[in-house]
Amino acid sequence: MKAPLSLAAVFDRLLAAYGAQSWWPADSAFEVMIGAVLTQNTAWVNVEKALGRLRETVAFEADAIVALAPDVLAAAIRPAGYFNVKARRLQAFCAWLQAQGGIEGLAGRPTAALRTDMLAVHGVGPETADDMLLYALERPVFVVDAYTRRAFSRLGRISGDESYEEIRALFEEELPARTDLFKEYHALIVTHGKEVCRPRPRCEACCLRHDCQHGMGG
DNA sequence: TACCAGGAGAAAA
DNA sequence: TTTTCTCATGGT
Repeated sequence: MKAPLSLAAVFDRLLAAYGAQSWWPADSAFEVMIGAVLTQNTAWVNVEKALGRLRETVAFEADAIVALAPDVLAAAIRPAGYFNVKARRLQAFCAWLQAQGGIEGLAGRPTAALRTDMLAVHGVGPETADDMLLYALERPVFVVDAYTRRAFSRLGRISGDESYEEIRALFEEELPARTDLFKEYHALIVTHGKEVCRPRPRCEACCLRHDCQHGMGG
């Protein structure tokens, strides 16, 4: 049995297979943050619909979203699913952002302390916080998601039942702490995951679940 | 029809 | 402390 690939080697293979993804698909840091909440357990195509409706409903800024009636906000983001839950989460996050003095107010704050504060906000869990830190605030934090866990479990780098923080630590310790690398790596993992790493029968011929190492191995 | 998607919080055990 | 349940639309 071959030794598991290094994380750097996996990145090289993903990049060769899919090319640069240049994420996050958003026009501003604030949009990244809103999208990070809306995409929780939700396909991105539905998030885009919700973002479009939200723009038509309210000024795309924290103050306006906080001031919006919860049911109006929920109706606007309906296509993203869990709309009542996410409306409450968006308002909690925007209120927190206001209290920080907006995105500008976050600049210069140590990443670890900022992350701890973000995790205390209702609706901001580790993946959402790390999405925001990496893609909106340019901090070298590795984002772990279901695709990461699934793919690297298949590759033998993790067992699959590690905690979020354990997997994040693995990537951050083995890779150089470069924001551009972490951005691209996570994007490639998601791209790969969407294409061939889904736990669905249609992927059987080309899926890590069945020893296919498309884009990563062989 | 059934399953899944770039999770997180609350409730139950 | 750990596990299970709930939230929900839209595409395949």
